[in-house]
Amino acid sequence: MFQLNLKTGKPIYEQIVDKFKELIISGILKPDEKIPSVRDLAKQLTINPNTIQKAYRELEYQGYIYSVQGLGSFISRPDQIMDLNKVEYLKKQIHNNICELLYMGIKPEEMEGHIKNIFSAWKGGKHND
Amino acid sequence: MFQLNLKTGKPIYEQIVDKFKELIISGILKPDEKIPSVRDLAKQLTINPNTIQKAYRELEYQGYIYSVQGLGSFISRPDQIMDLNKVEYLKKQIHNNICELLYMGIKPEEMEGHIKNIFSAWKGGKHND
DNA sequence: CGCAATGTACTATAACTATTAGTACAGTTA
DNA sequence: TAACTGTACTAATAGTTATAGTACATTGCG
Repeated sequence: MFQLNLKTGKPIYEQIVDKFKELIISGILKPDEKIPSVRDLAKQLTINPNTIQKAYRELEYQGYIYSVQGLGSFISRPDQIMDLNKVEYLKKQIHNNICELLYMGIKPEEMEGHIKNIFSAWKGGKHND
Repeated sequence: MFQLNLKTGKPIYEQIVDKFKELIISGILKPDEKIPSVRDLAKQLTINPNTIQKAYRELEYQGYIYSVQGLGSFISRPDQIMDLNKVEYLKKQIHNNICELLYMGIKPEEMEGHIKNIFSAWKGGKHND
């Protein structure tokens, strides 16, 4: 399903959370789609099932997936994720990152071009399938 | 100088690094300006000097400050920070955060408005003093 | 029903990290 | 010299991460 980088120092379960978030946000994984069972993914990545469980618990807490005993874990609908604190946090992150690049000397025109690309990629993405 | 949040789970030294980066990027701290000594800031924040030292070491490694034995630590010039890997990393972060907000249902127009504000705040900021 | 697959919860252990504490040394300024 | 600065260690404690193992409840299927 994806690769892990064990050298980065970043906890494995966080890497798994991030990878799933990317797959969900990019529209590759769609609402109500089933994701691998805790034991399957652990076998696939040759890591401990508890680590996957921790990642899935975090994803469920953040609203990205939901789990049903005996059935499995599934992608949530986008409106389950919405959270005002999170919106503010993400906006601040965007602000900080853009300002950091500008401070480092990136030209504002280059920055604006990059952002335009993000929006146009979004509009042409897998969300509207 | 600033406040710490000891409950957040985020390491103290990382919070200090982030705060300084904010102050530097926003133009509040200017190149060659002196920042508090390791011992002073530790006293001020009532934490251990080693924690400050770790933060300063990280800031120096990232190119935000430079330290001189016997003299103190000072803000670097912006061109000391530039690093291609870092630029790519920040661009990816911006991409991920924007896509996450769009996926959550934020209207693209609202998002574009928010980003416009970032740019205009930058142009009117303390960098051109 | 019986069985296998699923998620979930818990304990225990080892390795690593973060923080504090203390000491020591080297360079700079007055 | 004295007082300040950064820097480099060691040690101890607390918390986090990852692995290992066990157990239980729910679901779907033959």
